[in-house]
Amino acid sequence: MSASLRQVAERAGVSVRTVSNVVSGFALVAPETRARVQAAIDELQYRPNAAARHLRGGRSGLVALAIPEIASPYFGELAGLLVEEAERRSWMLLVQQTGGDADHERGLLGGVRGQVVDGLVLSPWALSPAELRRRPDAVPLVLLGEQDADGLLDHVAVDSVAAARDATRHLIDRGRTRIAAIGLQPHLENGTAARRVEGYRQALAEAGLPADPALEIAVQRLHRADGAEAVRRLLDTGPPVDAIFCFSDQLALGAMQTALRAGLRIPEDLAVAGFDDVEDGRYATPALTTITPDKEAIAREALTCLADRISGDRTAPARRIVVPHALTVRDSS
Amino acid sequence: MSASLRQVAERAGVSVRTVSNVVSGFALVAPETRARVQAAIDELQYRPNAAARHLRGGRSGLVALAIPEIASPYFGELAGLLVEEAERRSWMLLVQQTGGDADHERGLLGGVRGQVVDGLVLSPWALSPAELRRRPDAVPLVLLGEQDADGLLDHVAVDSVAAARDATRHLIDRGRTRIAAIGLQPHLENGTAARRVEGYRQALAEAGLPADPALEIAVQRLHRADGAEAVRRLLDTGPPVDAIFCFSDQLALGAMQTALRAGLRIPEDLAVAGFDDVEDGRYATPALTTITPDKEAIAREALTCLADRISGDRTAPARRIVVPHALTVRDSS
DNA sequence: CGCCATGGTTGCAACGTTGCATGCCACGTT
DNA sequence: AACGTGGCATGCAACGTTGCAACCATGGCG
Repeated sequence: MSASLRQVAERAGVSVRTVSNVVSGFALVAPETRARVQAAIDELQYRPNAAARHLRGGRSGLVALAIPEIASPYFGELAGLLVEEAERRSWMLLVQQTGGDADHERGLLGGVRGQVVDGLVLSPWALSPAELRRRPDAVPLVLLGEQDADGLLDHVAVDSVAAARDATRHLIDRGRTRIAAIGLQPHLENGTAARRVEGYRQALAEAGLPADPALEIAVQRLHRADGAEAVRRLLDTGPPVDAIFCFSDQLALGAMQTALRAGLRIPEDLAVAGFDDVEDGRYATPALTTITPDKEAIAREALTCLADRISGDRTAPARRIVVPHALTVRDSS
Repeated sequence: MSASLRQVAERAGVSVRTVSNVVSGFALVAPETRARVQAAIDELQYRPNAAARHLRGGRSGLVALAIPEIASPYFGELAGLLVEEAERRSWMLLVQQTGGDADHERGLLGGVRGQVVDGLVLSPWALSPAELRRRPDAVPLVLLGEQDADGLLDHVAVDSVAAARDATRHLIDRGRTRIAAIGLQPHLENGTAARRVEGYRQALAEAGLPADPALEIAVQRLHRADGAEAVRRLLDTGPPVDAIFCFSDQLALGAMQTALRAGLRIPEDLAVAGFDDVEDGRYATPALTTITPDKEAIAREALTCLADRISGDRTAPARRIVVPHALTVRDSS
C-alpha cells in the first residue's frame, strides 16, 4: 500500500516522531534533517493516513450534508456552493439524501454512521421542531431553513415571511388582485411553508385585498409536477386568478407549463412569481420572476457556524442567522 | 464522547473481544452472554467507531464522486442516484467538484486526501486519455463517460455515437435537412463531444445530406448560456437551419429560449433535440425531445464495477460497460 | 568548573478495533 | 480415570498517528 511514517523514518534514518514533526510542519527540526526527511517523503510518496489521524485526533475532516434530494435544482445549487465552501476550509462534503423521510432524518440526528463526520448540515423536511429539539447531542449540527426549534439549534435561512411578502407585494404592484399561493404543506410540521403563507397573507392584508382560502393551494412536494397539478385544479374548479405566487421555482415552472398549455398568456393573463432563483427559472420562457436568496451566504454562514461549534464552545447559545434575499423581476410578471 | 468497546465490556462484565464478537454478529457467543452485552450496548448507546475500523480494516466505507459541477442538472440527477445506490451497498458518498479543471482532476487521480475513500467515481472533463492512463494506481477508479483510455480503465457510459445518430436521424425523419449540431469542444481532449459529432455526421451521411462545417457549433461549456449564445451566432451569421441537435439538454434549453425570443416557432420553424433527459427538459415549453440515457443503470453499474475492484482483483482487465439509451420524442421536434 | 537553558531528537503510550492464538470449561468417549 | 472434543471466552498485538515527557548535546553564564 502506501508508505507510513515508519518507512519514511527508516529511509531517512531518523525517528518516526521526527518525520511526524516534519510532516506537520511545526516543531523544531534542524534544516538539514528536514531536508533529508523531505527527500525520503518524496521518494516514497508518503501521504498521511487519514484513518490514523482521525482515530488519534478525533477529527475526520468530513462534514455531512443531509437534504431531501440532491437532484432538485435548489439543493443541487446549494450543495455545489457548500462543496466549494467546505473545500475552502479543507473539509470534504459527504452527501446524504433523506427523501423528506422522517425516519431517515431522525436517524441522522443520532449521528452519521459511526461518528464519521465532524459536523452535520441538515435541511429538515418532515421532522417536527419538537423532535429536532430533543435530539441526542452527538455531532455539531446546523439547520438549513427556519425550523423554529425555539432557538435551541443553530439555523441559517432567509426571512421567509418577509420574502413572501415582497413577492406578493410585487404582484399587487403589477395590478393583480386575484393572487393564488401554491405550496402550502399542512401535512408537514415543517415551518417554511407556513411562513410563506403568512408573508403572502400579510401582503394581501396590507393592500386591503381579501384572503380567499380557495386561493391557497396545498401540495405534497415542491416539484414541477405538483405545481402543474395545482394549476390544473385551480383552472378547473377554482375561482378566477390573475397571478400566482409559488413557494418554489420548481412549482412555478410546473405551473407555467400547465397555464401556457391551457392557452393562458404569461404575464398578460397570469403573472407568476417563484422562490429560490434556480438557473432553470432564468432560462424558462418566459423567464421567471422570483425571490433570490443569497445562496453563497447560506453556504458560508452554515459552515462558519459549524466550524464554531466544532472547535468552539458546544454549549454556546444557538444562533439564528438570517441571510439576505432580493426580489428578481423577470418576464413572468 | 461516545462509548467504546472497553466501556461496554466493563459494564457487561466481559472482555472487549467478546463485545466485538457480539457487535459484528459473527462468532460463537452464548445466548445469555449476548443478551447481557446487548443490554450494555443499548444502555451506553454504543456505536462502533468508524476511524478505528478504518485504521484496522483498511476500509472506510466511503466512495468519492468527482464531477465537474453538482449544480448542473444532469450531474445532480446522477449524483442522487449514486447516493441511493451507494446507500444500498452501505457506502457513503463524498462529493468533489472539479469545475472541469485539469489540475483538479489530476489531483484526484493521485488519491483523495489521505486515502480516505475506498474508491473513486470520476467524470473527467479536461484530462486527456493519455493522462488518465498513466495515473498512479492509488484508489480503485471508475470513469463515467467514454474516455477512450485504451481499455486500461473501467468505464461506464452510453454509446454516444449511436445515441447522437438516433437523435439526428429522428430530426431527419421529421423532414429536416438543415440540421445544426451544437456542443463541439475542440479545445478539450474529452472524447464525448467528438463521439456525438461523429454520430451526427453518420446520420447525415446515411440520409445523403451534406455535412456543412458551418452547422457544427463549438461551445466552451455545456450550460444554457452556451446554447443561447450558439444559437445567437447561428441566427446572426450562419446559414439557414430548420433543426438543431444539442449535445446536452442544458444547451438545448438555452438554445430554445434564444430561438423563441427571436420569434421562431418550435418545432414548426425549428426542431430541437437534446441529450441527457433532465427534468427541466420535460417541463420546458415546448417539452424537449432528447436522448434518455439509463441513469439508474449508470449509477448501478459504476458502483458494481467499483465494488468488484475494491474487493476483487485489482489487476483484472478493465471493463467497458455500455448502458442503454432511448430516444424520447416530445413537443420540440 | 558546574549548572542551566535551549535546540533538536526520541520513546512510550494511547486512540478503538479486530485477527490470531490460546485458554478454559464441560461433556462424552475410551 | 484419563483423554479428546467442541463451545465459548479472552489476551496480545497491530493498524498509523500524535501528545507528552524525557533525553542528549551544546554553549553561555555564574
